[in-house]
Amino acid sequence: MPTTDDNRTEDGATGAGALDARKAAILNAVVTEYIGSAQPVGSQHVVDAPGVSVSSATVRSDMAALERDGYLAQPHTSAGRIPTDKGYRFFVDHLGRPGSLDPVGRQQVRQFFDHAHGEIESMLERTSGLLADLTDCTAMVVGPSHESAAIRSVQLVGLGQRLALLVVVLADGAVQKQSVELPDEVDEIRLADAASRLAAHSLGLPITQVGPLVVPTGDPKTDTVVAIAVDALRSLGSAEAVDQLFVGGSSRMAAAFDAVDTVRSVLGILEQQLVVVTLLRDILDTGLSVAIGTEHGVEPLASCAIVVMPVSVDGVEAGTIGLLGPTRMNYPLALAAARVVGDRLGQRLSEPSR
Amino acid sequence: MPTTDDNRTEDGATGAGALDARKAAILNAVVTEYIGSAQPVGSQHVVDAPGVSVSSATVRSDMAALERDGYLAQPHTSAGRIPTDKGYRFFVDHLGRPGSLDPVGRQQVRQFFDHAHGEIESMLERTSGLLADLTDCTAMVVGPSHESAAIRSVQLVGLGQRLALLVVVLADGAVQKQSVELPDEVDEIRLADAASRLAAHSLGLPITQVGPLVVPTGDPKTDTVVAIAVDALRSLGSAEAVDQLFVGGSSRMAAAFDAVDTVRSVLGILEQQLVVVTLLRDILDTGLSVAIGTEHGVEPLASCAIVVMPVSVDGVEAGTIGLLGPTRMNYPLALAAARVVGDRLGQRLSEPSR
DNA sequence: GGTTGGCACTCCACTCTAGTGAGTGCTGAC
DNA sequence: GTCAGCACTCACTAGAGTGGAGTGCCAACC
Repeated sequence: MPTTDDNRTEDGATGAGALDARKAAILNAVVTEYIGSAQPVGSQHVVDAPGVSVSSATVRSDMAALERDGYLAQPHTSAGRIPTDKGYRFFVDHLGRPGSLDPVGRQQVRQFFDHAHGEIESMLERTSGLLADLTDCTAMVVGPSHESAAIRSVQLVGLGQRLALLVVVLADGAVQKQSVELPDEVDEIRLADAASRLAAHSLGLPITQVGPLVVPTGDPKTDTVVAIAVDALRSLGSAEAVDQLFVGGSSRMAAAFDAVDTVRSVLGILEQQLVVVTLLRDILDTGLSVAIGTEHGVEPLASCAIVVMPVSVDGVEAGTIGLLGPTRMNYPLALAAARVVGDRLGQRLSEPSR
Repeated sequence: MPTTDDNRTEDGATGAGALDARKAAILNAVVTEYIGSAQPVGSQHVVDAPGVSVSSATVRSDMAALERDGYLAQPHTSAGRIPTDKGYRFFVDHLGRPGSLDPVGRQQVRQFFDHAHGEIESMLERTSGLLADLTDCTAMVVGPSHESAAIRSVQLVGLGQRLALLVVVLADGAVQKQSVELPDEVDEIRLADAASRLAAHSLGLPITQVGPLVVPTGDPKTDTVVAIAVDALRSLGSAEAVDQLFVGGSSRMAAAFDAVDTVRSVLGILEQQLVVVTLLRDILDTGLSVAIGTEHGVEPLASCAIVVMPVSVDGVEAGTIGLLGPTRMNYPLALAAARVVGDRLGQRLSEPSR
């Protein structure tokens, strides 16, 4: 750029994205204070920050440079500086010490997992509440995908004249069901017979890999039932097998913004399970753990940041944790909370005894 | 009250809660316009309303009387009138024609239920979205209670070394599960054996009425498994058997209020499943179908109104629909939508084929 | 007696005008 | 490169003035 006089301190110096030590300190101070106060930060507020032992005039000149380089912005002339998305990005990547939960929070987490009980779904639900409490953000928890879990049990339960329920238990403890309509009244014996044939065909396979069944057994009535049940089973695996999403603390979004419109559109996004799950997956796939502002493509969330953390059980990825807040969210805290809770959750899910 | 000169038009005249025909028309006009505009309504805006063929001066005098009687309020002197909770109440009870969905909405409902598919949970979830779309309110749908549904099937599926899953299928198609920890490794045969003893003990009973099992069969190992499983089964019935709640369109609350605080506290309530379910139940139990302002006891919802509608399947109550909006919500529309959707949902759930 | 037009009054919402203060950019000296 | 000093900018606030929507009251009317 021609406006930048002689880029004496910028990128080229010590490597890509590097910043003068003092400029980094100033940026750090601005971001930190802005996260706390949500007010534009002036040069005077920064002089006492560690690593910045210069006068406010010098700070001002550095801030001007930081603004030229896109790390800071001014809401208007003669106002303090606000971090840009790029500024937050630098903060997250190079500044902001690892961060850890405060003792109170750690205590909360410990207590939560010590007393955690119930089935996985309700635990994930409550986990989202815990995360929201810890971080004051909206928390999203995506449950483990059952795509690769093997079928442990298949059962057909008669419910009425011509209605039966297909109940499938997977190795990871998930239960899926699908009601099936039968062409004729079918007695329990035949139903059990069909179920055992179904089991022989599908037991041990992941639900997505159950193939169509062709070989008939002679009894046409049983064959029909089996055929219908196989179809139902396969439809379970193929269709909208969207991972389950739990959103906690969505009310915190209302506190984060004072523009009601923003709140509305953000909440609107949160209502769309598919969008949220895809979004979290996309962010993870790009290898990020934080997406700031417009870095993810979802336009209504432009003033938000998202922290994601995979949850792994015995080494394999089994879910995702997401934290949604304004771009001026407390990144170190959010990252620490996501990490701690993610780890503990992974441990918990891998314990045989729950 | 001494201020009321001679209560010539009030309650006493034609029965409890009755209002002069013209006053009723005026109240009607004020409520209707305020619902639309959210602005205080002046006397001039009312003179053209049907049933009010008098001058604005007369309207003013009537409005003053309505205010004395608590139906209207003024934000400040020299401002128009706003309905009070009592005013809304009168509107809902005596004014506001039955109301019906517009053709577009009716079409939407028809289409929705024609294409409705999938299991009950996902259908209820999507129903909440439909209701929110129709009414621009936040919709709450409480699924049928499984308290009285008889157990159709009980199964124990081994999951790991010492872990099994208890899977219970109820007559209404609901599936509940509970993982159980076993003291020892137990083979499939013994597990099946235990399950069949469990079935003999509980089949046909509602889950809440399964009693403790005492009679031993001689084989101590199987006995232990059965005992553990019975406990698990009973805990399923007793504990937090909270009806499932689906909330749709919570983002609409953000549009309804311009005070972010209100939005926040209302959303906070919506996050508490138990509170919401209890609230809806309480309102139904008092025989109301609309609760306005402080009529229900939940303080953070003081500026909200709730429309409730039971959903009955084959005559028995099987769920609840709730609509939450600001007190100035469109009551006729909300009531109509809740009724129509409730009816169709009830029908849908009673059809054997889904 | 209820209804009405007229009138004085109220008070919000808006505009305009300083005045204030936090903050900036620039400059010349060290 | 750093810094003190200085002029400048501009949001924010308070106060005054104004317009308008709306009211309450009253005397007159049917």
